[in-house]
Amino acid sequence: MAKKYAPTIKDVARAAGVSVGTVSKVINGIAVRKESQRKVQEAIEALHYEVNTYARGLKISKSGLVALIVPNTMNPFYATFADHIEAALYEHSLKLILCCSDEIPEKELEYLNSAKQNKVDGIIALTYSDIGSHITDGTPIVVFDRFFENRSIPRVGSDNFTGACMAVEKLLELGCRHPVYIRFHSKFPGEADKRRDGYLYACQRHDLEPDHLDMVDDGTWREALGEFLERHKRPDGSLTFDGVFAHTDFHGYHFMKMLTENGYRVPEDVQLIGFDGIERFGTPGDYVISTMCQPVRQLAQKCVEIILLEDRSTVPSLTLLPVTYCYGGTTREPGR
Amino acid sequence: MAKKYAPTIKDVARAAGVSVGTVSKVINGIAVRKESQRKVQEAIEALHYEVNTYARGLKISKSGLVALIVPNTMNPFYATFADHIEAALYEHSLKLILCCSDEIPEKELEYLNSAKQNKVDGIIALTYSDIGSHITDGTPIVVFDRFFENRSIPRVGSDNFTGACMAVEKLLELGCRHPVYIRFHSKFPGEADKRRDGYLYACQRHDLEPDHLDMVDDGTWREALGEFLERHKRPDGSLTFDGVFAHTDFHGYHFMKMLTENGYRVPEDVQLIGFDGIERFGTPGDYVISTMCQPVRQLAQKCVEIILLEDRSTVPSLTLLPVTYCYGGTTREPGR
DNA sequence: TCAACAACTTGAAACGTATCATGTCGTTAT
DNA sequence: ATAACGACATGATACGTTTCAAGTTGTTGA
Repeated sequence: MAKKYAPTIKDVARAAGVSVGTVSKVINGIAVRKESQRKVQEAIEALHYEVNTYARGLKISKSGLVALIVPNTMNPFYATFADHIEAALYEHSLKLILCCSDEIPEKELEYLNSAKQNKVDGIIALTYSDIGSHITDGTPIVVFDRFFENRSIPRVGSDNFTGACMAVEKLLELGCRHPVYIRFHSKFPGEADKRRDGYLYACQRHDLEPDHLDMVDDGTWREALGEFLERHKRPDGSLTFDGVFAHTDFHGYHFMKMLTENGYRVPEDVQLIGFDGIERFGTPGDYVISTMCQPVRQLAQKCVEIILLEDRSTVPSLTLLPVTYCYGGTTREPGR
Repeated sequence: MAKKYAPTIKDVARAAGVSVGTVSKVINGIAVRKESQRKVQEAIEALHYEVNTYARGLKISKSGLVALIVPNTMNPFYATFADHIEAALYEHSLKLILCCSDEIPEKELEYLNSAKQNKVDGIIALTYSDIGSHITDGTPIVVFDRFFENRSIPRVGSDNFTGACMAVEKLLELGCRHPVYIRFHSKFPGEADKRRDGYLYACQRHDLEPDHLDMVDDGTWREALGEFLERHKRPDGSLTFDGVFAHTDFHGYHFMKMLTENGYRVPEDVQLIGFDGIERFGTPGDYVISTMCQPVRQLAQKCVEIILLEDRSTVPSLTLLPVTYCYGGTTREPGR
């Protein structure tokens, strides 16, 4: 137990009888003489040498770290995204610094700065404020599911517009005549706003009267949902709508609960499609409600891919991936 | 845009007309003359100076990083734990490196090593293999919800034994006469095994015949659950048990679903209490099933606290926090 | 045999910080 | 007036790498 200090590259060089430069080459996989290679390898083994990340970082100013800024990891969508980001980084021997901003702009900025200070090799941001203007140095950054004023920052997200259209058309295909839309109005404008555009477009295309609830992200959505339900009850108790496209699985689930608590059957009386693709307990394929599923894994991979791109001039400014309809019990499926 | 290189402590010293040592002192909050303090402060502002983490890390070999090794963040329990760890670290200006091991021992070890290589200030581990023997250097480590052979490694977890007792007694209190236990037999022995001991103890204490299913963690638990149900059906279709204590909310939820699909009503025919305290969509207080709720937040704080302890000799070897019963719809609550 | 050349090795010079022995200055006590 | 002392400033040094110009081999062809 005498070895208190970790061995350095010098110790290895001495033990192997070569120079530090040669050892450095072996470590970094640069060609050296077979003989030297072997001796160095042995010395490394014998001394249990491990490179000092800080000395290396000081020289090459790369850290092998990537920062991910998300609101939290309680929300299953963010948690899943974080998991896939981690997995994708692992493939490239990169480590993930997880930053939970709680949607607080000051915290988002703080994390951005400490990421820069930690000389991260990249930043993946899912923020609620526009931190785009604070990217001054050349740190690669990619924004997920949001967009900033500074349009030179690459964005990655799902094709919300098409997804919303698909949701409406799926409802129609499954026999709905009056699909409504439960919208969640985020504090920060983002890609997800396109879901409304998609709903409206689909309505127009199929000669439907658009009918949507605008919920505000301030904790009152539950009451708004209740009022919406009351407003759509006929005198005989039946509903004026028979299909729901929900802005997220979260809101969809709660509306479903409200419907069943009020005696309406889902999917018999009302069919419901959400958005996101939240899985129960994170179990693959076990969707909480029928949903337009975001390809979270592919989205995460895309983000990492863009961060890693050598030639920054070939970085696409916008990458949209398609969503897919997934059955989750709130729609009438033939054969189920 | 000529400033390509970040300013160093030397640049600041020159600009402020003092020595580098003085600047260093100002940065680290060591007393200097008021006048110098001001000048340095101004120079830092003017140059937008930020300390270089790597140069500092090289000197003091501290990183401000803490590694968390968990199987994944898809599972809401882990995701919640990770979130609280992150929050607790944030309070101490520490950053979190998130490592998802997928329960693969090799990956766990790999992450452990890269954590050491990154000179993390601490490691919080929720692993499936005993990595205890690989902690060679002095890196502070704490193990959550597991125990290793090397008993000198501090452990933090919930009081599973008492929690299980409480679950059984709650079921009895709510009118159950025959509570059974659905056990999930983990591949790796851990604190959670104490839940069975608690169940058995409670049975003994209340003169009940213990009756539990031993599920193996190999993907066959669903069938095992089905067989268990069949085995407990009386000729008239009623069940021989009227209460279930489930090893986790996950298994409890799926058993509940199986029960209702078979025409049994929960909680009218069978009451069910799980373990963990999984919240629907991560919404505080919205439990998926009635459950013995682990104090995840406090557990996370405890882990961070232990990591940060200066005097390693005062580190408690075992810290057990109490769980609390939380209503989640699968029990008969007076007044609900 | 020797020049030319490729292939590899070498060791010193950074990278940006914290630290510490030394130096400086102003204040107090005698 | 001088010694003694405290308070702070200074700048060289070390931390462990990578890199690069310069040096050392060994191999080839004539």
